Amino acid sequence: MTDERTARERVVTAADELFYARGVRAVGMDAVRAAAGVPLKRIYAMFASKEDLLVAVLEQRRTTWDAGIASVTDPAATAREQLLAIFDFLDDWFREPTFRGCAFINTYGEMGPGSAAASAVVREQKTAFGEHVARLVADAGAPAWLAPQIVLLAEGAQTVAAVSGDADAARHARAAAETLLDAATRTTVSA
Amino acid sequence: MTDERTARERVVTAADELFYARGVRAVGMDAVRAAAGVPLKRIYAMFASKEDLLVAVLEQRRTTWDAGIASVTDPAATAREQLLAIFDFLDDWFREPTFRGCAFINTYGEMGPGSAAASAVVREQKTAFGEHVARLVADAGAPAWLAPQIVLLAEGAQTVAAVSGDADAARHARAAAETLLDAATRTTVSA
DNA sequence: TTGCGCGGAGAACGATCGTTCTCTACTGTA
DNA sequence: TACAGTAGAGAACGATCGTTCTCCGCGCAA
Repeated sequence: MTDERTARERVVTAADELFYARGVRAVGMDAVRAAAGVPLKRIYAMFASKEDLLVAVLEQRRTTWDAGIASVTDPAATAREQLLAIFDFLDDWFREPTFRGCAFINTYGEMGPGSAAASAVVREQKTAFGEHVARLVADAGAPAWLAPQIVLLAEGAQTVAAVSGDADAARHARAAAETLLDAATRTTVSA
Repeated sequence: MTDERTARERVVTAADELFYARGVRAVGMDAVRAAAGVPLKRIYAMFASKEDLLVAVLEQRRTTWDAGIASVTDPAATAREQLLAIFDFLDDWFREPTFRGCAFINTYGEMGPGSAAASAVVREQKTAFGEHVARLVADAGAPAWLAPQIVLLAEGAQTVAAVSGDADAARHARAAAETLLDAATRTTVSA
């Protein structure tokens, strides 16, 4: 048990990179073993199955995403700036050379009803993000119905950036979010 | 060659339903054969490989999508109503029991760089939709930068509806689109 | 030094896949 | 009726996958 924790981390990180780059079903467990440098026997001692490993990968990505979002929204002064900072975060992400869309959406599309466990983690991530946005919208004094609209822009930006390879999607989304924020905070009417 | 054309249609339609419901890699060619009622030998006489069949499936879905969008936007009186009709179309679609997200996005996420041919069809579909929206935006007398924002809402709605199972995504997107249209047509400034 | 137990490398196994091949039965013609 | 050609049903093939098993070598107690 020399590096029990780091071995697990190496496996999850290697699997994450491979799954994200090539798709889950396209990656064999032997490729994970080679990339992580951890023998198959140990991998199967940590994870009961490939699906278990996939769940661990998604959960790690969830905490990484939450931390990334927090790191960019927390320092912003106002709730409005915090909301818009989300799109700056997306902009940076879209420009990374390894960007290939939202891993949760990709996994959901590929596994779909084939893996209930994976779908559950994906759904959790999306609802958590929605709640975070809803909190920021409330802090900004905007009506609650603005939150799902902002979420739509964020999700759409990820899709468009992935499929069309258009990194400007984040800027378009940010501009739209500003317009929606302006319209929602100018007059606080109920829909 | 009794029903050459209908045999091909049966194969493509059966493959489409299976691929969409379960994911491409999760469906074997034998399942397509069973669902279409067309022997494997004939399938491979029409399509050189499974990837070829996938491309045919995506192309059929593309024309179906185009026709569906046109059927709902064409009758609308004004360009503004045509744009908003897109979201009514999505609303109907999201409520179909077989809805499982955008097949193009799902396929892109699953195949990714693994199938260049499929990715190309997906990209074509998305750019064609973007151009259609851009045309309607121009007809509405709105500035060009509104178009990618509307597209973002449409794509985001499909993602959210699929992952969260929230069919109201289309209504939120429509409301946001109305706000953006109002803001863009009120004053025609350049960004 | 001599056993002993554990962990790693990789073979093995059963299943499934995409694709091809074989064999059988049928249709149309003399 | 006899025959040629085609098309369908399903077996077969090679590859790959997830998962398990075997065997070898190394570190440690007496």
